[in-house]
Amino acid sequence: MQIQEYKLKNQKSFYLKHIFECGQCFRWNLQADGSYIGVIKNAVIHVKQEKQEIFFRAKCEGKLQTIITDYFDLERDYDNLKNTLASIDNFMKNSIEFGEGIRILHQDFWECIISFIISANNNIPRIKKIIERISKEYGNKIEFDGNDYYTFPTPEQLSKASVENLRNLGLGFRDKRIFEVTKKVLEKQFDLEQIQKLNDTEEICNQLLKLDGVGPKVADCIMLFSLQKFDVFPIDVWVRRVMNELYIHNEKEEKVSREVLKELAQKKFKNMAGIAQQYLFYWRREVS
DNA sequence: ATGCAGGCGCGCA
DNA sequence: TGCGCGCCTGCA
Repeated sequence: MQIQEYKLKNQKSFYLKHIFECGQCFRWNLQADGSYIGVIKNAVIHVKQEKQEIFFRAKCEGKLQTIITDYFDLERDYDNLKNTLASIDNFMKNSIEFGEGIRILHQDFWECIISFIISANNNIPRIKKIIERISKEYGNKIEFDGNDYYTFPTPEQLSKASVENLRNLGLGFRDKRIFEVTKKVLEKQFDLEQIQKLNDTEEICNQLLKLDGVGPKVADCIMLFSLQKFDVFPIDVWVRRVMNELYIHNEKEEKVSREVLKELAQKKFKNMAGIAQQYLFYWRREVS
């Protein structure tokens, strides 16, 4: 592991606050100077942005540029994508203007599975704390610029945790779910490598739904944030709210079934429903 | 301080 | 098969 630096110039559709605070990730922490530090896989990364220049400094294995390009999905043409979405209607256009620097990160499949199981009936500060404690307890320590950071534990590492250990880390009723899923992954009843390679979103979804603690919302988040499946449409309370207000004209939030909402999203946003959801979600959460 | 937070699983019609 | 309720915990 060595220290590396990398710099992006004239990078459009990239704004750290939008990327890290739109609810897709839990391991990036804001620093006093506006920069962020995060742990991704085996790397600790410091990132600082000055307008369209982005400075990365990291302790990592392999080439930092490769890691950054993959993780921040830099090869995707967001300008094109945003133009297409913005032309659908003015709600989309406004949401995109509001969150113009959002990018969907390409995160680790396993870490996403565990993180979004933890997210059920939970809030972001608490989710972040739990993941931090899990990493500190079961992951590897990395020293970087005089501080200690911890990688997210592998299935092998996390399998050392008993249900009781997990409960003591503050997981609450999710302790058994994490325990069971870890066991399933370790025993290859759920084969991470194999399932990641599947192309069909529906097929992957059906596999994910077999995991304890994974329902439709969590499955969609996992596929969107770690497998780049942009055709999914995760529906949580905020998305339901914004869809009710904008597209259903149902201010009282009467229960519209998930199926109806998904169909509507599919019809409007096609294979970009996932990213459309992210702009709408971010806008609705920030303006209220 | 009671309700709620980015759901899920179970039990009951 | 579809719906309502309870659930760990921390925070306002």
